[in-house]
Amino acid sequence: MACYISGMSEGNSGESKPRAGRTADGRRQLRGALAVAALDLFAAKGYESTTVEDIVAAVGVGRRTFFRHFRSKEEVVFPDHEERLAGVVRELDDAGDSEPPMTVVCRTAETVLDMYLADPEVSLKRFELTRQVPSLRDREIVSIDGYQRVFARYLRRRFSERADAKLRAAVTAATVVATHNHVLRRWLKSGGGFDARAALREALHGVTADDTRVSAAESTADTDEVVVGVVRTSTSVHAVRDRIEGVLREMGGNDSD
Amino acid sequence: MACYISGMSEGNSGESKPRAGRTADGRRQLRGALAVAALDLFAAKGYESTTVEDIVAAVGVGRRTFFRHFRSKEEVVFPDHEERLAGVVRELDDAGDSEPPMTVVCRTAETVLDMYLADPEVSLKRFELTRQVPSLRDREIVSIDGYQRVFARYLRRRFSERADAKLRAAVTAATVVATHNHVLRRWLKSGGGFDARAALREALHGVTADDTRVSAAESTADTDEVVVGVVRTSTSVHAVRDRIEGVLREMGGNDSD
DNA sequence: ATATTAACGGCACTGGGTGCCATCGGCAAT
DNA sequence: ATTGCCGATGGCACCCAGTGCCGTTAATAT
Repeated sequence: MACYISGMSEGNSGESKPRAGRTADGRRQLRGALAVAALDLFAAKGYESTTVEDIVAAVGVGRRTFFRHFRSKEEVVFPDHEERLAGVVRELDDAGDSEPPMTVVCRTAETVLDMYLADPEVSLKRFELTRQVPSLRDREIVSIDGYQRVFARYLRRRFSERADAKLRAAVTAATVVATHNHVLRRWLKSGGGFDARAALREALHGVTADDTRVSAAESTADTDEVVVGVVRTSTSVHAVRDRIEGVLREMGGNDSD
Repeated sequence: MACYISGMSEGNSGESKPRAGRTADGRRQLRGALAVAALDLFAAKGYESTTVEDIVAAVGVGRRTFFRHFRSKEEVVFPDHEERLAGVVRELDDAGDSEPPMTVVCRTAETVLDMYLADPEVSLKRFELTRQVPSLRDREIVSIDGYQRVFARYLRRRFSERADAKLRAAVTAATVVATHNHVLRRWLKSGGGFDARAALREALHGVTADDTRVSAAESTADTDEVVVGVVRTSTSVHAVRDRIEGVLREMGGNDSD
């Protein structure tokens, strides 16, 4: 009784659409088709004005099927968020404790950025949507918070020796995520017009210098060495930071772990 | 035809309820009654299982009236969020440029904390709800992001002279908000068992030391003074920070603005 | 006493999201 | 090729949040 090709109200694909079978691969294809049709309709007539009915009509499936592929209408805008977050968790779990925690987190932040950079068109589309639709904006804020929580959880474990581990972990995660978002937003606003990866790396370098410096100083806290610093106040903060890091590196070579 | 006192399915208030009139004061009372009834029902039978129908039945008003007082079912859990956010904006706008930006932001963060501390029972109820109900948790994340945005906007203005004003503002706002949340959550989890204000002040002092230090150093960047620091690496970071701040204060007294 | 106005009640309606069941297509076992 | 299993689908009924509309009511002004 069903008419799979009947309406075809949107002219996106005129060919057969032979029901795609019931295979797992067909399922992924259908999911993708739904996402594409949804984004097209959102761009054409707005998010709120587009009903799920419209989307499934464009693809030629039943309304119920949509909610078997996406838990909500909003989720179709962030189709792979769960997998991405799971990937970040995996990357953090796989990172051994040999690397400094900040290094791991900063690298993972670059991984997250790469996810956006991998498909600029989709990212830009999403950016436009999230800027205009309040509910989608909220959804993105929540998903970003998900990354921040994961980072904080990892750092809590790595900082567990310190007395203020939880606070430091929360603050550091917030710092890294805020930096990532700043670079990403700047990149999106510019229409993808610069090297976001390098920008993030540099920004993280500047922003997290305090944390690395403090943790490095504390890591040598049992040697009772004396550090003497002499700087002109006209010296740039970056130069001071670099010099301090150099000193700490030397100390590390002469002395401790 | 309506029966205002009829059902009284919940036994929260047995008295007359004389329709409360149509005055503005009566409106606020009704809003409060709806919020109380809603929180009671949420605690009794869960958030999802409680319909707006249930809430208005408990109070004895029409369903339509609920949505005249609250834009959504979720908003009844955070009834005064908009006013609070507006108050924060006002406090930031009213703060003159004479004070250092970090001082203003930290003080405002304490103001936000005070809002939670002002009514511990309600805050604890909300905390339980937001921990158990995903949609409410999301809502709270979004509202927290609202504070962060406001802080960042203020700091962007105050940092406008610096080259990396936007990034620094975003990171600092994220830091302050994360610290606030950490203290607040610890306070809520402990059931309100310690002086959250003092804890926040101390935590902010430790966390934002880097920023104040850096900004202080940059503010004297035109005097070309020489700063000499001598510390044992066994010295606690807090002691180092306090000492540095002392030195900077002395310099400020001898020299510049 | 009457007009005004702000709030309320009820009703119908939209639309997201879910539970249920019949059905169909692929796939393996026979 | 036949049979049976199973995952994916379609369609239906249903719940509920949220909105537009209109008539009504009560406090207030004149």
